[in-house]
Amino acid sequence: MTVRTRFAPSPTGYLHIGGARTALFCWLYSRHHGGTFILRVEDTDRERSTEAAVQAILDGMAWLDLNADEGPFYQTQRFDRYREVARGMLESGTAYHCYCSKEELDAMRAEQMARKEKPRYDGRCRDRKEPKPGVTPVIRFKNPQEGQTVVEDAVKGRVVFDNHELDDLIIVRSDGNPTYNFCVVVDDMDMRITHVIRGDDHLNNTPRQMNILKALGFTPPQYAHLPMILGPDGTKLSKRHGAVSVMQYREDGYLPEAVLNYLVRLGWSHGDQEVFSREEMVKLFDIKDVNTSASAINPQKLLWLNQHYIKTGDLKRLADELKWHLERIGVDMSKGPSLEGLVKAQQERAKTFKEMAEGSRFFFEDVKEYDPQAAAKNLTPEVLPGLMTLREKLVALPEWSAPALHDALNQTAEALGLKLGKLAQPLRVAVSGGGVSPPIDATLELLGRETALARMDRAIKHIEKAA
RNA sequence: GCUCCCUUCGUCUAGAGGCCUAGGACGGAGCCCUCUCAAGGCUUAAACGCGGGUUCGAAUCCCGCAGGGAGCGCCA
Repeated sequence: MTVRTRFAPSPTGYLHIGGARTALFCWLYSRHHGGTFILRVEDTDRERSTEAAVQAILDGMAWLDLNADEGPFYQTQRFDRYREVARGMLESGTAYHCYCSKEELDAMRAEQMARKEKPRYDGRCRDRKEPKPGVTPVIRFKNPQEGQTVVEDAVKGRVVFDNHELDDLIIVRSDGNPTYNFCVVVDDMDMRITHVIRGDDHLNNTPRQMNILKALGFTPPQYAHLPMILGPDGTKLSKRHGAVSVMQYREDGYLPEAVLNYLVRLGWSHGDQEVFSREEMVKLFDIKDVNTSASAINPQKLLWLNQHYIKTGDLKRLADELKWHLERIGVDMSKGPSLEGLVKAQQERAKTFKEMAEGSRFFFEDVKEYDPQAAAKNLTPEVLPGLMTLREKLVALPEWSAPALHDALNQTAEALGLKLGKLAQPLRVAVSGGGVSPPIDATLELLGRETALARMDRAIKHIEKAA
């Protein structure tokens, strides 16, 4: 039997980090077993579902490169099928019409709550033979009243529900539209899903779904309920926690491989290993190694992983990503150093591309003003002789390369009896405008002789003017 | 209220009765390296929710309790 998994988001918002983790585990499971990964959009709630949200989810999946083998399928396009199945259940007697009004149901629930009982439909229309005139009925599933339903969950283990805890849920509304739990069941059946991997907020729905499946003469799939992902403070994920949309991570300068690697370690582990390539994840992923308890996201660790992938990534790829971010912050790249050169110079010191892009700015744009603190400390009359001597040296430097610049700097410092820092730091402020940059030799090389000298001149003037 | 799920350093986790003086990772602290920022190297603090059992022996098995979460809709 080929493994078939599905990721089934409802398009009421962007793809958030929890949904992405579920998608990843579904994807990994199917990949690991050489199976099929299906994307299904659960848009039966026409009020809350939007086209934009569908697109946002698709974009998020594409960015993470979690591609579906089948789909996307849309539940709203399958209403005829759901109604057909419901009709069949009516005929076979596993479902029935219910004429209860909303008010009646509310009153019933209120009474039950008052009696400290679990609110549930009491089945009063179960054996009704005649329709109630003037009322369009809903269709309810006739849930078994006796016995137990056992979920053999791949992560939670054996979970037992008494059938009398489950009531007769509505499968088709009075407007003729099917409900969520029913659509899921019909889809999982029709799409021949073998493994349902989803958030554990669905664990309580599972026995109901299994019972409907059984009533349809279908063997339920294997279930695996994943623990929730919480915000950094250990409470439920929400917008309050900052980046909850997967695409927000891209904007914040994260690489998809870092996000994926971070996500895979949330609720799953393989011994002490922390870094996993995509191939390793596929090879090593096993549902048995999935945890049972919820986990909080830890932005620091994501940052660390991101930095790891920036440090070790392919230059060309990283350069493309840097380009995307430079465009975003409005940097004109028509003149200036190569992006690969910039990545190389910064990949050991940038945690995100957002940071790298900001740090790249001065390579493309003139220094308009100096960082006041850095200038006050480094652009002082005392450094003037050093800067001027160095300028002479650099004008005449035969080869404008990092090693040659490195030597020139060291020689000048030595000749003047200065520590390198006394020369390098003022120079850094002069050419970058601030106190932070890649190593000064690499920075100068990237900047080019003309630009570097012009900025030194400007700094020299700045000092003279202040003095 | 009822049903179900969960509980190891701050966080992610290893741990399948003796290998645990509870390991790793992020973060923290300290030191080294150093032209800034980083990176890197070394060192270090930090956890089995509580109470009962079972057993020669429990983080691991059982039972309670407490705390957290989810579900109980003509929402998904």
